[in-house]
Amino acid sequence: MSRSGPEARRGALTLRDVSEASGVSEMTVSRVLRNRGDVSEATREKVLEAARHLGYVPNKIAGALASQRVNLVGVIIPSLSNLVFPEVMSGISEELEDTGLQPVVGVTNYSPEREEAVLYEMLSWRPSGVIIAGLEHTPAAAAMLENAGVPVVEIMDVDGPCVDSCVGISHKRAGLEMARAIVRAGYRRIGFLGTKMPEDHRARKRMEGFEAGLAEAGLELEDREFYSGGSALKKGREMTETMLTRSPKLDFLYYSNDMIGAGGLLWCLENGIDVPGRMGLAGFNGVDLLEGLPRRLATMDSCRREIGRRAAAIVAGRSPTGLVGGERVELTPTLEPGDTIRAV
Amino acid sequence: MSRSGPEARRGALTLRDVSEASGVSEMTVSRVLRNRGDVSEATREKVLEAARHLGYVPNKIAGALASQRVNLVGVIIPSLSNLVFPEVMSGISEELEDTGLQPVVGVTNYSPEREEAVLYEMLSWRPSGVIIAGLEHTPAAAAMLENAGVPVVEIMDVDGPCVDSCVGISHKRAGLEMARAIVRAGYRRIGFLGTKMPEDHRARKRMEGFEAGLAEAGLELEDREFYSGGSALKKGREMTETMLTRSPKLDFLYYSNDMIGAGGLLWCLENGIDVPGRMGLAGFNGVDLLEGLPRRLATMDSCRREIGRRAAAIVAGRSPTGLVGGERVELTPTLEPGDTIRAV
DNA sequence: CTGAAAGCGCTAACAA
DNA sequence: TTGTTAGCGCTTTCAG
Repeated sequence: MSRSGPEARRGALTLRDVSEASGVSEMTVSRVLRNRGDVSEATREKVLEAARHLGYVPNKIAGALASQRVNLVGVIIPSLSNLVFPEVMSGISEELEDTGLQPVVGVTNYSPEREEAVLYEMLSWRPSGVIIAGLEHTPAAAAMLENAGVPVVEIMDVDGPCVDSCVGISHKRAGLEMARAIVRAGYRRIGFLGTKMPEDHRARKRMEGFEAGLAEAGLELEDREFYSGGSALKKGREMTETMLTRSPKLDFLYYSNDMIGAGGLLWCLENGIDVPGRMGLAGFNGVDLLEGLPRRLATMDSCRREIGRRAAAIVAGRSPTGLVGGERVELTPTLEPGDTIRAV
Repeated sequence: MSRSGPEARRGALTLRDVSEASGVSEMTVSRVLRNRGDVSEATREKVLEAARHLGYVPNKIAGALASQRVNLVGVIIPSLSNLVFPEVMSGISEELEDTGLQPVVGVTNYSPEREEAVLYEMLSWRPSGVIIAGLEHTPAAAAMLENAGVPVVEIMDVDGPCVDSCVGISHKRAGLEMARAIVRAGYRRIGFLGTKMPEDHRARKRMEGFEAGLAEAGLELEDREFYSGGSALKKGREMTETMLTRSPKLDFLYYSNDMIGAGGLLWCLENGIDVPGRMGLAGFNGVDLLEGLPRRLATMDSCRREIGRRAAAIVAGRSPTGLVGGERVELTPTLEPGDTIRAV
C-alpha cells in the first residue's frame, strides 16, 4: 500500500531516472544493465548502485520494441491438470534455463478455437519461438504458425505433417506395439476404455494403432467405453465395472491413460479378479503415480520430459542435430509390462 | 518452412502494411482493429478484409508501449506438478475470461531466489496485476511487490501480513481444526508425515496449528517423518511403513497432503490394518483423486479454485467488496471426514 | 468520421 | 569508454 520511498511517483522508473541519479548517460546506463559493451568499473558501480537504490526494474516492453528481440517462448498446451503437460513444461524449463529464454504458457482446454485465440495472443507478443502440442490446428492457426517467422515446434505427436519442426512419439505405433504385446501374451478378448474428447487426437491415434495391432492377429476390439470429466481414477473404476458387467468374457482392458487404468486396476483387485491371469490391464503415459499402486500397471512411457527438452533445444537453436528448423524427432516409448500383463 | 504468400518478407507485418493495402490511414486501421472510436462500416470492412487477407497480427509490444497498458496478469506459483496449483490457475482463468486480461504463469520450484527472479522478470513486462502464492518473500521481492504500482494479491495463505491484498485460508487453523476433530474422535497417539521442504510454509503452518490443537488436549505428536521428491503415492506408503514399524502404538496418521495420505491408506489396507478403527488417517487438500480410492481419505478442502477466482476478481477490479486493494479474504476450508476417521 | 504529429522507454548505430 | 541521434510500431491527442 505504502508506495513510499523514491518510487512514490506516477508511473514506473525509467532509465532516465537512473541516468539522472547516477550522472551517467542513459545509453551507458542501458549498457551496464544489460552487460553489453565495455563500461568502466567505476561507472558500472555508480549505475548499479543508483539502480538498486531506486528499485529500478527495466521496461522490457520498450526494450523489446527497440531491439526487436523478445526472450519469450510461447508454449501452447491443452491442459495443466493432465499431469502430462506439467512434465513437458519441466523439460522445457530445464532446457531453457541458461539460454535467457523464458517459457510462457497458454492453455487451450483441448479446444481448437481456444488454441487459435491463444496462439494469436502469443504471436502478438512476438516471441522467439513457439512450442505447441499436437499437429492438428484450425486453418487459421496453421497459417499463423506457418508465417510466424520464428521456430515452431509441434510436440507430443509425429503422426502427420508438421509446419516446421516436431518432437514426439508415434501414438499409432504406441497403440500398435501395445496390441502386439498383448496378443503375444495370449490375450484375445479385448476392451478399450478412453476419453470421450473428440479433440484428443493422440488418444484417438493410439486406439487406431491398437486396433491395427489387433487386426494383425485377426482380432477386433470387443467393447469400448468412453468418459469425460470428473475424477479419472473414479471414472476408471466405474467404466471398468460397466464394461465387465456388459462383457464379462473380456480378458484384457486397454486404457487410454494411466489414471483410468489405475482406477480399473483398483477395481479389479477389490473384486477379486485375478490380474494378470484372468484379466490383463494396460494404460498409457508411465506416470509416477503408478509406482505407489498395489500392483504395477503395464504402461508405455510417453517421453514427456524428453519431448520438452528436445523441443526447447530446437527453439533455442541448440538442437544436437545442428539443424535450424525443419526437424522431425521421433522418440521411442518403452513398453513397461509391469505386473498386469502375463509373462509370455 | 514455406514463408510464402504476401507475408514473405523480413519482419512481421505492420499497421502500415494494412494501411497501404486498404488505402486507409494507419490511425483508422488501428481504431478498427481495436474497436475503438467511430468508424464507418465501409471503412471497417475494407480494413478488416485487408488485415485478414495479409494475415496481420498486431504487435502488442508496440501497442503496450504506446498505450501504457498491458493486458497481462502475472501469476507466480511454486510448482505445476503439485496438482493444487493448476486448480488455482483454472479459477484464475475462469474469472479473467471476459475481462480482456490474460494470466501469465511463472514457476518458482519453492525457491525464494527463483521467486525473486521470476517476479523481476514479470514486472519488467509491466503487467496489470500480480498474483503470487504465499506471504513469505525475500526482502527484495517484497520491495518489488510493494512498489509494483499495480494490484498485488498474495494467495493460498492468510496467516501473516500481506503487501496489498490476500486471499486464502488459514493453514494454522486448518491444522488446528483437524487436530480437534481427531482428538474428538478419540485418537490419542498421533504421528505426522509431510514434506521435507523448509520452504513449504503452508505445510509448516498446518503442522504448527495441528500441534497446537493436540496441545489443547494435552497431547503431543509422537512421531514425525518427512520426505522429498519421488512419487508421492509411493513415498506415502514407504513413510507409513517406516513410521508404523518404528512407532507401532500410533493410532492416527496426519499427512501433509492427500497424495501421501492416499499412499498411506493403500498401505494400511493392504496390511490388514483396521481403518478407521485401529488406525485413523487424514490428509489435506481435498483432491478429486481421493474419490477413486477404496476408501475416502479424511481431508480438508483447500478452496483452491475459489482462491483463484477471488484473487483474479481483485486484480480485475471486480471484487464483490468493491474495494480497490488492501483486501483480506479468508476462506473457510471444510473438513471432510470421509471413511478414515471414526465417527464420534 | 478521419488524419497528422508526437512520443511511449528503450537500444542500434554511429560519432566522439 | 562514453554520448548522440534515430527510430522500433503503435496509440494518444488534437485538428480537420
